Amino acid sequence: MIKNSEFIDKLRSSGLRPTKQRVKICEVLFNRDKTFHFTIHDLAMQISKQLKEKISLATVYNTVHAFKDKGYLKEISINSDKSYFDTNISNHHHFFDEDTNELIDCNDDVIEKVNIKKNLTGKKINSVEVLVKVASDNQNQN
Amino acid sequence: MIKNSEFIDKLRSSGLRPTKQRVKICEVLFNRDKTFHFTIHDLAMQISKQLKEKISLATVYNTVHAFKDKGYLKEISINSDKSYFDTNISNHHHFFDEDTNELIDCNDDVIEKVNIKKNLTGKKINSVEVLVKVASDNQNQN
DNA sequence: CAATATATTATAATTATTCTAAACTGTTGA
DNA sequence: TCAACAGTTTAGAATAATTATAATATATTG
Repeated sequence: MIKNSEFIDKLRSSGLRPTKQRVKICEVLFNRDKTFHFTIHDLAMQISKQLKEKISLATVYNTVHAFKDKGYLKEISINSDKSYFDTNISNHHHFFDEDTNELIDCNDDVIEKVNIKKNLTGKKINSVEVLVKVASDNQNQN
Repeated sequence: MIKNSEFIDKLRSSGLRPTKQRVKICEVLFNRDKTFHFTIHDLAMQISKQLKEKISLATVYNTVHAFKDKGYLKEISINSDKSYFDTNISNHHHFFDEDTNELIDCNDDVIEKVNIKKNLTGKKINSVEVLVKVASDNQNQN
């Protein structure tokens, strides 16, 4: 059980005042054993399941984006109509199950470090992400 | 200069009748020296630049998706509000320039083959894509 | 060329996301 | 205590990408 003070620190360091809505969002995001992969829609659903009143979507978007900008959440690149986020902010890669639209972390023993041997001049590398798309073996591929 | 018959073959093998709109889309897509990275919006712009009449967006979407399903185009995963496509359908990876929103192919000498050492049970790997996000060196990162 | 099947198109519908403006809250300081 | 202010929340409007619809037009087949 993570303490509220930790959430308040996260909020303040992201430039946000710790309001009750935002603390609730933190609970749903960070009070977990395992990595949480989610879309804004998923997150809003979980919040409204746990809460009597609804938190406005605008607040959810704003808070998630502040955390992303601060680096407390990672945004994952997937061909999709939606944005996916990940509470695991360490350097890691993903499987994407096209049958279920589920995102699964790759452990270190699955993919070795990807070595970028050349970069574009004058640019710095912000991220290197590997996405492995999988689907049922007995099914037509995408 | 690629012949029209080639476009017609591509269309037919994708299950599409070769209408003049679709042949025009093929010209813009495939009559090129270099790989073409584009969004539907980019493509529609180029078509209307080259053509007196406008081709309906619905036709552009339908045709591009038929080519994607057939494997004549690749869809690229980028965090974005838009879908990006690539006329280079070989196995390769990408840089994404966050300053310009431009997609650049990685040559083989930039990234070595990514080895996936374990897969999820009962699933087959459909694709392995590396996306390297870069930005100006003297700029705050995403 | 006629009959049929399929395409094209403009427009409406849908969905994710962002914007906006009004109402609300919490804090500060007289 | 309470007035003033800065920052928040919220519902709903606005935007943008994409998909669906249904009437009209075109391609194909015999």
